Amino acid sequence: MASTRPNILVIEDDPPIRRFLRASLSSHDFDVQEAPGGKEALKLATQQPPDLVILDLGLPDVDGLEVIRQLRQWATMPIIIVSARGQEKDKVAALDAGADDYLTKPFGVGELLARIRVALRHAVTLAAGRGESSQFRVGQLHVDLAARRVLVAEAEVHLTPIEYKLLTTLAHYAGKVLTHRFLLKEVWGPTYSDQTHYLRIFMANLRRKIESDPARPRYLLTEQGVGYRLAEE
Amino acid sequence: MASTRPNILVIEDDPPIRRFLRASLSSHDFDVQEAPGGKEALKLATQQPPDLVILDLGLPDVDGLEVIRQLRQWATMPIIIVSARGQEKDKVAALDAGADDYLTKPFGVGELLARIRVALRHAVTLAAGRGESSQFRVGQLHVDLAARRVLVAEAEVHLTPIEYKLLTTLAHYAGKVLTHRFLLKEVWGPTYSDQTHYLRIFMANLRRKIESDPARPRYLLTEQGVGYRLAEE
DNA sequence: GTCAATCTTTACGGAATCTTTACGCCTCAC
DNA sequence: GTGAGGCGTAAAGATTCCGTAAAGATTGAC
Repeated sequence: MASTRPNILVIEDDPPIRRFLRASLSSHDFDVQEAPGGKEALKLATQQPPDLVILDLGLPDVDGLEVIRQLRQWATMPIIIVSARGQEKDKVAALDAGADDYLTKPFGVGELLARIRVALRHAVTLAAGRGESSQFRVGQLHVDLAARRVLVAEAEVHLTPIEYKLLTTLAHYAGKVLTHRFLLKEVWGPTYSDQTHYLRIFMANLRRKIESDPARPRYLLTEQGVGYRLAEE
Repeated sequence: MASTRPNILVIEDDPPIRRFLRASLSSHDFDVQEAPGGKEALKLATQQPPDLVILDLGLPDVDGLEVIRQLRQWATMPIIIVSARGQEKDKVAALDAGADDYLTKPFGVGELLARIRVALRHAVTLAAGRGESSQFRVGQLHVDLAARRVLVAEAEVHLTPIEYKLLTTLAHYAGKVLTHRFLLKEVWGPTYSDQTHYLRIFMANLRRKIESDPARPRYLLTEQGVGYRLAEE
């Protein structure tokens, strides 16, 4: 699909293994970015989002699971874990945090490449629709998913966790109407599906913080009897 | 997204393992279908396509790789391989044939479940990406079913829930005449089958919003004594 | 243990929508 | 011609849905 070579970000602190991965990937038609630690990796990923991430869980600076969660705040590209720890609970934790695959060292290059092909196969099909980015903009409203910040007219606005989740869920489907039920499931969890008054209250809170005239909203729009919608350009 | 429990097809010839998988999956909110061989499996899969397939490569009747290829001829649901053979070339062959994951026996149930969750996660995202070309057009009228929006001459028109349901029902059968009874059942529910005056009122409302000359409708056409019809190109 | 921030619960006025009622027009059979 | 049935339109009444405020409960930080 992509006319250029797929770009892979390798997050690995051990220099020999990093070199080895770079060599293996480069010779199989991939572009490679490298990061020795989680901090650099997250920065790199926002600056130039890769098509796939290979992540060693045993990083010196940040917990590997935390790197997964940070990336998943805004990105959907495949994440393949490469780890010395082969305990089942480690695998389950990583996969549930948002990783797509988990290889235990030592592993063969052939298998890694095959699993990369599988992951990219998935990614191509779904990336076709949405050109994802770590930012969302509409009018004066600016949501930075990677930094977890919300700006209105260049001024930062503080949101509570639920307010933030609600706004980002709407932003993820910007322009589309999301039903009450769906929003409640997504933000509060499946057991809250019929607590529609929660939505009314938190939408009011969000509007007070984001809209210049909360009574006549420009971004957070109501679809009576159905749900809510975030305006897009 | 799916309101019912995900359905998993287990293809495994060894009865104890099959029983074990059934028990593990059933107790974790999955519906399970079983097949002891490739032939039955392929037949079952066409009759009642599962949401995910767990496949043992060492089947007595058909080669496991062949089962993958057969399924991939028409289906895209995730396939997770479960095999006693852990050779790298086996894994690569299966993954490249179209499998999505490969576990080597013995494996933990926790890991299998986690990898199932990953695979289903992908499947949901994929489905969401595909279903975005759901639009209807005729003349100046444009209905965007995904965003739940209606445009007339590029300008958005606000519709109430019932108006919208009525319009989309007509659009779904564009060009065909729908009887009063059918529309009432579809939009209001089966108990309203003889409230034909509702239809007159809401058709008038719709025309006022959509037609440039409501008295001489171009899109929402009346079929005297029968019902209504939405014009198509 | 206290305090601050957030989430949950309760209550109510107003707006949007649906339902009901009413009336005029047209067509067609007799 | 005329009266009945089907249709379109208007407007008032009833109901549901939404926005807002504020008090109570919970959580986490120090």
